[in-house]
Amino acid sequence: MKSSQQRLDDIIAKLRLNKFRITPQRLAILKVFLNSTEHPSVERVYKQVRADFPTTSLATVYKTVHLLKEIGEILEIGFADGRNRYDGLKPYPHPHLICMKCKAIIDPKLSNLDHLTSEVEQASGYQILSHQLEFFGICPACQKK
Amino acid sequence: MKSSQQRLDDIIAKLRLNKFRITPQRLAILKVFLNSTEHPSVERVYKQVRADFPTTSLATVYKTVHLLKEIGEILEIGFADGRNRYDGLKPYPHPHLICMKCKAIIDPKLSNLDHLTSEVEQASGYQILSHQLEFFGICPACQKK
DNA sequence: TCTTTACTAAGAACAATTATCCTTGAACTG
DNA sequence: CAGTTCAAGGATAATTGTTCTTAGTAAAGA
Ligand SMILES: [Mn+2]
Ligand SMILES: [Mn+2]
Ligand SMILES: [Zn+2]
Ligand SMILES: [Zn+2]
Repeated sequence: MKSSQQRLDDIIAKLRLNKFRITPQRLAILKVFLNSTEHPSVERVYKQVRADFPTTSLATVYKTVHLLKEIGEILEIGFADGRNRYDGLKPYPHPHLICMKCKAIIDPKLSNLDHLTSEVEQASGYQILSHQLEFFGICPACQKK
Repeated sequence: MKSSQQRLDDIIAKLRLNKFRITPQRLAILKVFLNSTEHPSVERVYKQVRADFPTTSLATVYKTVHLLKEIGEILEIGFADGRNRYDGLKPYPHPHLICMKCKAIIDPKLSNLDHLTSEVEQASGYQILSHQLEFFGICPACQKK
């Protein structure tokens, strides 16, 4: 498991390589992603960054999220109701488990799904590029209420 | 396999039972869903209904979609970009295969996923109520271009 | 018939995201 | 270290899919 610091350095190197500027705002946003296990929303990231950089605009967060998505360093978990969430720790397709009450999102342990993908690919003739799997339910904490 | 007509009658009975009125608009919208294998969008349904009822408003379609979702007779396939699609033929969770170019959506044949659900339920302590699984790729027709 | 309630059409409101436009500052040059 | 340049940031308007509100209509019930 790569350290958070190492990961940060790698992404910075990748940004430099692609001629993207390393700005304080980008660094701040990036750090939020690399230190969040809770799959934060844009709004969440914005609030956190504002704590250190009070002038940061929401548009900048959106732009940076877009950039990080583009270079494959964060994963977008898209929801129909427009409350997208992001995973900066595992930026590749993997299942998610969502509490319908408190909106907590965790990564469930689950056996690999590659066989499913190839099963579908074989049967359909589609060339499959990615997938998204979400389970919706009630978390243990919310069940108690 | 229940006939489309039988299904329509059943849903009408269910609506009546729950004191919802059977209006021409609702019937028209319902029929579009029961005769579409292509997972239509709200906009698509709207256009189709307008052909027979030119004064129908988009809001009515949204409301009817909401109602049919509520009573469990259509399945919403939610997308983050706000282009939701619906399945009136199989109104229960099942995988979908989406072409990223032409946006075609089909139901891939795929072995049952219940074991996955219980695997996650066991390991996490969450009570799982539903799930959503999508594969994104390029359909055979679009691959040729 | 009179009353009550559900429903529809139209358009306003809403909320997340994107575009615009001007200003700023990161990175490169010498 | 300047000086230069153009990508990036800040502020805010526009967009877009969806939901809400309102006022009018039609059906059901007394
Ligand atoms: Mn995750
Ligand atoms: Mn389907
Ligand atoms: Zn919860
Ligand atoms: Zn296609």
